Amino acid sequence: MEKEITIYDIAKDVGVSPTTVSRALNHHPAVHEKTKKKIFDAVLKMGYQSNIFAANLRTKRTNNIGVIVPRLNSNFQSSVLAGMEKAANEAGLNLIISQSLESFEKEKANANTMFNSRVDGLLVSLASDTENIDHYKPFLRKGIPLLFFDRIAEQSGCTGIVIDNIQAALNATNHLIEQGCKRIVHVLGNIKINVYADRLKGYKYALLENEMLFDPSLIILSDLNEEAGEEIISKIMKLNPLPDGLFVSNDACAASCIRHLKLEGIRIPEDIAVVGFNNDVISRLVEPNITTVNYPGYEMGELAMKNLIKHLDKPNEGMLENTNKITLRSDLIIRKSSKKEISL
Amino acid sequence: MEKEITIYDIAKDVGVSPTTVSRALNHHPAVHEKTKKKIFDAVLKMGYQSNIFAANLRTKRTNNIGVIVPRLNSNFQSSVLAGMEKAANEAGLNLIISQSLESFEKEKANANTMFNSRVDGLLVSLASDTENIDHYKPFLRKGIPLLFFDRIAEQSGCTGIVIDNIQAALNATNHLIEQGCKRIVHVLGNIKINVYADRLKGYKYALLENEMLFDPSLIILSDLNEEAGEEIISKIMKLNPLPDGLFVSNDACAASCIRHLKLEGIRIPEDIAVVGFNNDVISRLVEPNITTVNYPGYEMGELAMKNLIKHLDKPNEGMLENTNKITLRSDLIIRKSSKKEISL
DNA sequence: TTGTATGCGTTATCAT
DNA sequence: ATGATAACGCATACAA
Repeated sequence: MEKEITIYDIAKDVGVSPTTVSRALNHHPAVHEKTKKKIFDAVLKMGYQSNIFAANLRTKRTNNIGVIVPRLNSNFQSSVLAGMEKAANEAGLNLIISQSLESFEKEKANANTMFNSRVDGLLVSLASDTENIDHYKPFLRKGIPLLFFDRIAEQSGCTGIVIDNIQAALNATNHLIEQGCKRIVHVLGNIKINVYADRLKGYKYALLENEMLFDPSLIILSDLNEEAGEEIISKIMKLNPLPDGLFVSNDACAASCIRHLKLEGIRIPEDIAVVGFNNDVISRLVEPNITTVNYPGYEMGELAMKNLIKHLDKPNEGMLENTNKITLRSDLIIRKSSKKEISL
Repeated sequence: MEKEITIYDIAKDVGVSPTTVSRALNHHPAVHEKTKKKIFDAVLKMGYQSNIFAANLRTKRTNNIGVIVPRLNSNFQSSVLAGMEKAANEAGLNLIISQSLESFEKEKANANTMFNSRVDGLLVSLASDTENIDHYKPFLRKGIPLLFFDRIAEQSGCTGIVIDNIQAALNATNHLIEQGCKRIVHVLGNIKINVYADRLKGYKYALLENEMLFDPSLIILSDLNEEAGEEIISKIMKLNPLPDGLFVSNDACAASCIRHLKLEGIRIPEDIAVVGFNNDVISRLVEPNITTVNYPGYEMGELAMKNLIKHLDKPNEGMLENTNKITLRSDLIIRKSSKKEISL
């Protein structure tokens, strides 16, 4: 290992003190332009690379932001990450990313790693398995900004960024009702997650508003992946009478459902109108195109990061007193899969 | 800011020297079990958190691995990242991820950031825009392991992990020929990228093998997104005679093509047989299911990371002498979109 | 098995 | 506008 060039070497070369070099490198205003230039010339000439280890040791900051997501290889999550990366990059921050794989234990381990890595802030979307958020207490205690997104801890006193899942599901269900649907099946994921719990609420509210009865047999739990359609449809085909509407909490799964409905000879939307969720690419590519809820992942990531950054310079404060929830706009995008009244 | 607990505090509390505490914490064998236990008790009692800044400063390691990808929100790339995260996590390493957004300039900036952040190793998939890899020279000079994946720098002397794109495209094209296709259109991305250049080669080789002439008018350049189908199909419809085979370098785009072919009244696979690439979820959800090349992203990520880790403990060495290329197996998955001989 | 002394490269404080 | 000096908290060479 060759000897590293330090600010001492630069200082000696230029004929100033290390302090001045440090200041110049950090663009401190109180350094004469001339000396600054000389210093930067020497930096280039000598191939100096700042040692962030030492800098971190002094400043107690890493410029790293931690992100914990359930899965990296999810359409929605990777859009969120893309948005976060953009905002972080613009602010000169790095992103340290890890996935919980929906496991509470892994999430805890990841949170610990993040803490020990001394991230300056942490963004989290909870695992479906997660029962409490005690593992984030060290962050709160140390005043490290912590922000939840999408899958948030509702009554934790921590800020969360979400879309209004209740309203979105309400709109989706109302839309189906407007199309004349009388029996609407709702397919959703693990109800421990706020996202799905809220959508179920929205579904129920819509029924209420329209004076329709809630029928528990029309609720189907699923892991919502692209293979789940087969099982879901086999359940649906056993319902009597058959439903005439289907609201699936995820586009890939909705696409899979449509596929299997077709295999059963069911026409979409004539026999069963379908609404998905996410506005994934897939909703625009299957036949018929799927009516869906636009879930602004990229924007959510960007906003979450920008919000976190705001709190980065307030040490010891964290977000504790900032108990609010930030809700993003989402819209129902109506496409062919749900439009019964074609003649209208 | 409260005073941090250091190994000095622990040492004082237990009645040993800081050195012993340091050794105990690092599970140095030469520490008596009893003292070790006392030390760990004190650690718990006093709420000690190791200061990695100081540790890094001494060891000159961050335990951070940098990853630069063209886009985070891509199906394939996020699978790769998932695989990398798993392998890194198991090895106690963090992942710092950034995206180049296909821009050379951004990639350079990201590489610089990674270098200044002192990542212990770097994994890169090149931007389509990238013209040279001089911006990685600092890594090579310092002996920081550098590994390319998927989109690699062919003649750089750096190790790359890829699938055999030539062979995959050869197989795909041969399959179409076996189905009786005589005029096969190939849709591909920026030819500066090894991935697409190689696939074009494979396509040509297949024609050669079958004594068919290469017709440049059957090659369509595209950015391969899910909206590209419209333009591609409008080009195809102008060809005379119409082609009877279509090999698209990406499933989302293939799906979009199928959609627009159908709108034109073309039957798949009877009139035109279609093969995609990637084995994305979408290939299993559109009608007909798309024949495609399974592109093992997760495995690629895992393998790339494991390979990098191997080189982490060989300072000053890098991967310079290790000029080989690691090629992953990929298979053609035959589905309905390409099977002309249904009666067989 | 344990301890002493020192350096890692920077930034912050205080002084000039 | 610049400089001297002292931390920051740990790991390691060397000593015992």
